[in-house]
Amino acid sequence: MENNQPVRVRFAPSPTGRTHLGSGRTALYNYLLARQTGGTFILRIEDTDQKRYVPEAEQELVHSLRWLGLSWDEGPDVGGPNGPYRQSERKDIYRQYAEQLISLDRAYYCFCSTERLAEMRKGQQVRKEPLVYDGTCRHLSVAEVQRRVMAGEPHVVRFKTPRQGSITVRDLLRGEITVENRYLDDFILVKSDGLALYHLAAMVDDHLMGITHVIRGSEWLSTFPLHGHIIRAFGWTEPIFVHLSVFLKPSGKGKMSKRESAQLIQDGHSVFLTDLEQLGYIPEGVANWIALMGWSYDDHTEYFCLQDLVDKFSLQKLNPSPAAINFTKLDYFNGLHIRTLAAEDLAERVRPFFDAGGYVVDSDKLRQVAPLIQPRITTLDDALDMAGFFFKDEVQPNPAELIGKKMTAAQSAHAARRSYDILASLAEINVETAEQPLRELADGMGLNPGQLFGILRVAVTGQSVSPPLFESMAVIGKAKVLQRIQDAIAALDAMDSAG
RNA sequence: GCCCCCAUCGUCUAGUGGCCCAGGACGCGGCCCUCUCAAGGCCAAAACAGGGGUUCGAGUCCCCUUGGGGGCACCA
Repeated sequence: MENNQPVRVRFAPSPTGRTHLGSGRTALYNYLLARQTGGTFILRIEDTDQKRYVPEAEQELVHSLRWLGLSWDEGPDVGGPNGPYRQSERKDIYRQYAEQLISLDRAYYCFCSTERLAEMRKGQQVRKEPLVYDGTCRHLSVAEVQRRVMAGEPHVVRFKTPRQGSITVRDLLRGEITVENRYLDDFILVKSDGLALYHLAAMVDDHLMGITHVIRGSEWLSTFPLHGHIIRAFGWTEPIFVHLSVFLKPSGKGKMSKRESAQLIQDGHSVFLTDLEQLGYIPEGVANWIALMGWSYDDHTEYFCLQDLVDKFSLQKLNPSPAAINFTKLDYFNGLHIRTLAAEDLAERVRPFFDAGGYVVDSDKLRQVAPLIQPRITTLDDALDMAGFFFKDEVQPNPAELIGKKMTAAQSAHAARRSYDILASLAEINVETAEQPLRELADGMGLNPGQLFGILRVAVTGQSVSPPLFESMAVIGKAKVLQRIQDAIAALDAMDSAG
């Protein structure tokens, strides 16, 4: 809010795997800042590494971001004036800028083999030196370079990092970061296959696309000084850099490993956005949750819809320290947002889960059920356990559960019969018609309402935990309710005679 | 090993020298409500990593230690 200048920001993932919570948050923050300032949000695909390229990754990414509710103004799927938006399609652009750096004497050709490089590092390792390129190809004559390139010798282009002095770059959250140049490598800018590496490609694109704020993960902090060198070598104006904290595993000890990520889904959680969707988390809940991991709002508000976040987001309130993922808080936020949904909306969202569970659901009935389950579920998926019985023809109660608390099977059967007679006499069963007479019945029989209602609950819903009894009966309908009570009486009688 | 970053309740965090014997949220415990389960309401327990400075005064500034994280690739 304090920054009302329209920003140009970008989310620039590499399509190498599944879309993670951390990516979701980075994308979200970029989006929020763009929308808040009336700026531009660009999606750029950083696919310069063909070895790690996963074809489905970009689709999953786009799906997940859209699911979260984000939209972008420029990108590979929507186009825009700064395209192409896939780096693999911008190869010639990078080559051109690499050559410019060479002519500026800020980059050079390097012919060292990967074997020689590995050997070099081994030596540096034992001598406890920084693992940086030793500069062998730094001072090759123009003639020699030309000869070897012509001869078709494999080569890369390296940045000529100054050997003396230091560089100071500025991160919005951390302030100035100064590093001595001797610890910085002569990073490779262009690989031997002619494709640029991130360091060059991202800086060139950010410049060409007019990016004003680079909001990215803190894994880039260590190469940040190099990026500063590249930008300054070209004489470009520097965008504002914001490095977001990393997510730690729930224990707070370390980052989530692949194996641990896979393990998570066993208990209904995941760090992958598409998994969360399938698990029954809703985008409002997930967005609220990740927004608050590393960002806060001063008045202690924690409940935010996407538009609230757009209005209230602020770079200044970002927190640079790593944050442990807290799934119980996700459950809380998800439940919170489910409860604020309109009943019809909830019904619609829950429907695919019933479909997937093999239920045949009637739309009208589902709309009636929605408000009943709304305060009782934390994920959409929970609806099946809570309300599946509404959509079954028959219900199979556990016979033992049909017996009322501190009662015998015979007593329970008797109570069920008396209840049956009352309910059968009603024109229609609902809270208004049924509750009062059944309470009186319980009272007359010397039972707690809980004892009687418990028997009926298990009989009618087939489960000991359910939405409120009479509301449930109203949805199920008189005929089915009576049938189920009759079945329960039979089961109780059978238990009684069995001893 | 080398470089960089971070450090308040179990977790997410508020806190930018006095308003803090540290506030909120999740979770946990208790109570209320209640036909079950939830939801909701109320109450409680729970933290400034350690050591040095600076200052009249430090969670807040500086240094060291410790701990945690990231990076050290022809990955991003």
